[in-house]
Amino acid sequence: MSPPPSPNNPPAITALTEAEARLELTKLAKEIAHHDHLYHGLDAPILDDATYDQLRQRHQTIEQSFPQLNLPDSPSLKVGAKPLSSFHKITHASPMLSLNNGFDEKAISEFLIRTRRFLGLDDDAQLAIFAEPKIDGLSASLRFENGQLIHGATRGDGEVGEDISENLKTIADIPHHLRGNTVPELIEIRGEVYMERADFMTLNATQKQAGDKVFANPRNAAAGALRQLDPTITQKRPLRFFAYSWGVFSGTAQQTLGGNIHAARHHFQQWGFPVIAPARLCRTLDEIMIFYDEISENRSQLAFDIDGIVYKVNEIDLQARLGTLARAPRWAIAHKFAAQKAITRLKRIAIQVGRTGALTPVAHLEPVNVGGVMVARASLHNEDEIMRKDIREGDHIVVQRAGDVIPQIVESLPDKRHTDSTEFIFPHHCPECGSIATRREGEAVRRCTGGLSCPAQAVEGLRHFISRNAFDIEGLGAKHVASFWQDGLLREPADLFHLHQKKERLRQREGWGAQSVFNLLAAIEARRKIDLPRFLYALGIRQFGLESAKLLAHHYGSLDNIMRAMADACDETGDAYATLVNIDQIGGVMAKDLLTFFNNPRNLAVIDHLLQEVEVDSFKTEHQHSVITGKTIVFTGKLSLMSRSEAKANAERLGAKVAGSVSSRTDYLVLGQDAGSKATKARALGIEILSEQQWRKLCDENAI
DNA sequence: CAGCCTCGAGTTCT
DNA sequence: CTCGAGGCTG
Repeated sequence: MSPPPSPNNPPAITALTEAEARLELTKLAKEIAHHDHLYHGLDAPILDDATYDQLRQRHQTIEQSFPQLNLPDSPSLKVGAKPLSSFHKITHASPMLSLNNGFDEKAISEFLIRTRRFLGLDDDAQLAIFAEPKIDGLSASLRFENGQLIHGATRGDGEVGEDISENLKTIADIPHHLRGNTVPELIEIRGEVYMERADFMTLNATQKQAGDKVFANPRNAAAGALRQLDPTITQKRPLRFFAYSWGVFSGTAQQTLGGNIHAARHHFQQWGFPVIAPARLCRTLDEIMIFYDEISENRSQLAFDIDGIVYKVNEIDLQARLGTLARAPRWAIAHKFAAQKAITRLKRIAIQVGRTGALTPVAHLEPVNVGGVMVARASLHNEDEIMRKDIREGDHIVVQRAGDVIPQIVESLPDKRHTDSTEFIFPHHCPECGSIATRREGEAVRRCTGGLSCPAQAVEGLRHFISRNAFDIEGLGAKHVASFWQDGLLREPADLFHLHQKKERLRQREGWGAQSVFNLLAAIEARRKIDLPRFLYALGIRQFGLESAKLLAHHYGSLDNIMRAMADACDETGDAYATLVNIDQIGGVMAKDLLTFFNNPRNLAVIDHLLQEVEVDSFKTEHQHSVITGKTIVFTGKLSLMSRSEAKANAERLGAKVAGSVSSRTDYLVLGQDAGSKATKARALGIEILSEQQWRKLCDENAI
């Protein structure tokens, strides 16, 4: 059914003249900015999400129909002006990890070998592996206390998700009370929200008839349904749920879950959850591969989309021994199916210049649909990649989306090539500033040597400066930074803090209303005080991301200390170099890049100008005074009582320095299992050696 | 010196 | 998300 005509129904876009389109775009942009402000700044939105989305959609459609009207303040350029939803945040009691991926039998075989070795088993020892399909949906975590559903959350970044309890409660597969007589006091159920293919088709047919948005695939449809602020809409969408894992729980793994995945699934079912079928307990690589082949052959007969098979070590106590890495557990791997591919023509290869001067070739493609999304560009990474794959302008190429997200070029199809086709010649000069672009020995990237004189590097540097982990200034997108730079409004970071003197000039710019100027200046003013790690990160020193910036902040405490220490030789000879290299996680390459940065007068001027505008907080280290304050400690071997990072954090909290290698300046060596050369060296140097237990005792005695 | 791990720096599209 | 590089371990 098409909507009845009414004054609210805007004219068809095809009927618009260019002038009308320009007028409406400007009007819509203003309106959207206004609602963004109400929502964001005042936390008082007057539009519901659907209406707001309609505004943005109309804007986008017109923009696409009139690409020549490239208005600078387009809301489509603003990143996250308004969040997609206004759900509350929920911190997961235990993080929701992702999985390592493998694409072939070899990767799976290596996973099994790695796992057995870690557990000290023979390579041919049996190891129970639980295999089940990986549903292409969205993961969710459900917290139950005394059997009652307390809340449910999205995965988010793995640490913090969004509270979508009300939406999850509309899903029939999710019980509000756990059933049966084995219900624990506390458990977080982890599982996948998805839509069956048949339901998805029906939904899309209905949407199309009603003139509503048609979804690209079941996953997107499920995502859209979960994001609804109004649960009655979610309720009308045919969502399903499978339980496949857990977060925190009370009692032991044996009592609560039965000690292994196979048993845990029985508990899930008793409590009222569906679990994924087919699934199988396998004991060897052969059994695993048989299961994989069966599933991939019959993939189309399953009611839902899957993107691979997940293999997990079945026994929970083995999982605990294997532990987790930063992002994924050691005890599981996802065996992914080959990604969807498409063929299209590569129109041309453009060269982009990044913040560090890196010249990155980007393929501009005839837009092509890959797994439901139109792809027009793909990175070619570097010069060697183009050579290796023999990719030329005008070629027909195969494109896929890696991990179903980032487009990448798989191969070129030279058979379809014209006879006059020539190899792509990678430029040896920067396309932006003309400087020579060189490659360091052994490195894959070619870099522009123009430094801050190169407009591209200068602009990218400024973008980095205002990015989320740096000064985090909203309301200034990439295009704006470039045009401000062009017009001389913004040449170096300190200029941001002069913008308030140029309010009139800003307001005269096309697309900048009083409101957007006000918002921008407010965001800038809010950043006149900043913590040390962010400040260091914002400077964009090679090799120093947020993590390494934190290391420096921890070690030196204040910007003053850093600046003073860095006024030193840039090579291995100086004291500063020795101090830096002694910091755990900082090595020779990083130390040199840091010293080089702080000995460049141009960089020092940038910092000097900035410091006239902003105040950098010293780093608050809550050092306890203890017997190890000021001492240098080295850990070696595998620690069994706590993780390495935990041990390190503990030591630092007690005021000790943690170093990576043993030297005459080391005070204590803490010995874990299978320690090697460090212990020998420490004994030779007569350094005091502590067992892990002794170390733990020392920490406890000095505990806060 | 190889293998493992983490981080930084590059990327797309919604 | 992926790649490459840097750092640590043995």
